[in-house]
Amino acid sequence: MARPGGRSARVQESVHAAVRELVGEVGRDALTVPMVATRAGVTPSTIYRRWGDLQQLLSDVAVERLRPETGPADLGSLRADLDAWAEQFLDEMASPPGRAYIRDALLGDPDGTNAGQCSAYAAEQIDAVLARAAQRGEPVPETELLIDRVVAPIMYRILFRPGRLDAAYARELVTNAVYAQQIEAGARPTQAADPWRSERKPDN
Amino acid sequence: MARPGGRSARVQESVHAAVRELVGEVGRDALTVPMVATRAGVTPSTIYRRWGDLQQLLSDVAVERLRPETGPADLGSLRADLDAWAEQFLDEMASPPGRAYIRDALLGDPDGTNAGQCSAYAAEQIDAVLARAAQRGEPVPETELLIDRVVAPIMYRILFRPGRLDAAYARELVTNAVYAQQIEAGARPTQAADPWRSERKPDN
DNA sequence: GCCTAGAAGCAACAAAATTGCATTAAAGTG
DNA sequence: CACTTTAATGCAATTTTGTTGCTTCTAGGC
Repeated sequence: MARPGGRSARVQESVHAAVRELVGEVGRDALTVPMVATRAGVTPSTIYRRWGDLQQLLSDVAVERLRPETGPADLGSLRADLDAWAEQFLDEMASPPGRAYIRDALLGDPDGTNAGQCSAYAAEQIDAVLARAAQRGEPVPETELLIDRVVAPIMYRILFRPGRLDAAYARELVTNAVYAQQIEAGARPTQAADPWRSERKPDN
Repeated sequence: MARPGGRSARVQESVHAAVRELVGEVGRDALTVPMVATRAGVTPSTIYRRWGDLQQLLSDVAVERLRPETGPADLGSLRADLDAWAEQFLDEMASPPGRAYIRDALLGDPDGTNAGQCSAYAAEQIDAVLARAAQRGEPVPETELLIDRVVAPIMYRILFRPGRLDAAYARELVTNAVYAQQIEAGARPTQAADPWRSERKPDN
């Protein structure tokens, strides 16, 4: 956007607000561009020119809502921080509105920019947790490992499998990722007895 | 579909064929329902009534093309079979047409049926590999573990991260999953030295 | 305080989606 | 095998959405 201030900004905010309101009122499926335009006090052509179509507009709104509002909590240890973060992540993403936002973000995203942004949000949060743990002197796994082992399975299930997901599953994934990291560090952990066995089937 | 034979079946096949042809000729973005209807020798209202809109029609076609045409190859060992399957899976899914089909399948899928079908295809293939290995007497990991460790990371990267993916990454994921399974079986493997360390960043 | 150019408004137009009604042809029934 | 039933399609009129050329407005640069 070459002109981020003033009227353009007001229009953008007004349109986004209209989308959020109308999604709540009439539902996503009944949403149309003219409807959004009317509510936002804007002509439809403005929306078509700026966003292209409804999907890209929804994608825009979705990415904004998927941005984490706060940094991950500091609970004093890597394991506790990761557990808490993963649980919250799963909670938010697996909730009906979360699922809808994820779908919308992927949907109207020809070049993958918005999807990449979502991934970046998760990576930033994980990085923050890991950086804190490193500063405490704890051995830390790589961000990529956590994305592959924790984020990816959660997102895969949300997108491709109908079943429910609960906090226990998130903790399990974290356990396995941390376990892997401990092996990498050379110490076979003794506390967690056989975390592998319990990678569970979805409930459906 | 309460009436799967005769004319309905012909219309469905004709419409699917029209979509496949036209996607190749004019590209997915230029595709419209009336265009498909004309090519298929059908009135647009038929398509609207049966599929709802273009997205759901594309989703239908995409799922059909994502169905594996052949069972996984038998190369004589679990590891070889999994490697080969994962490489092929990644290849097909990460290719431009594969990515397009995945997106389409997810896109026009209000209730998640089509996405679930995609997941089921992968699970079936993995099950076949595992069943064969079990019959050979090899210790086998659970299907769920392989989905979380191999399928999910691949799909996550395809959907959310722009970078390239290559066969080596697929093998790495298999290595880690099998390694996990070996630990579960009680034998700390000696061959694979530290597979964890190499979980790599995408190229982008 | 002027220019300039990107962004929005407006209106006419083109294309698409929706819908009621008539028609066709699978599938069920005796 | 005729007959009935009814889902599915065809057709056409209508509504709604999407597109485009042109004008007007206004934020940002001088």
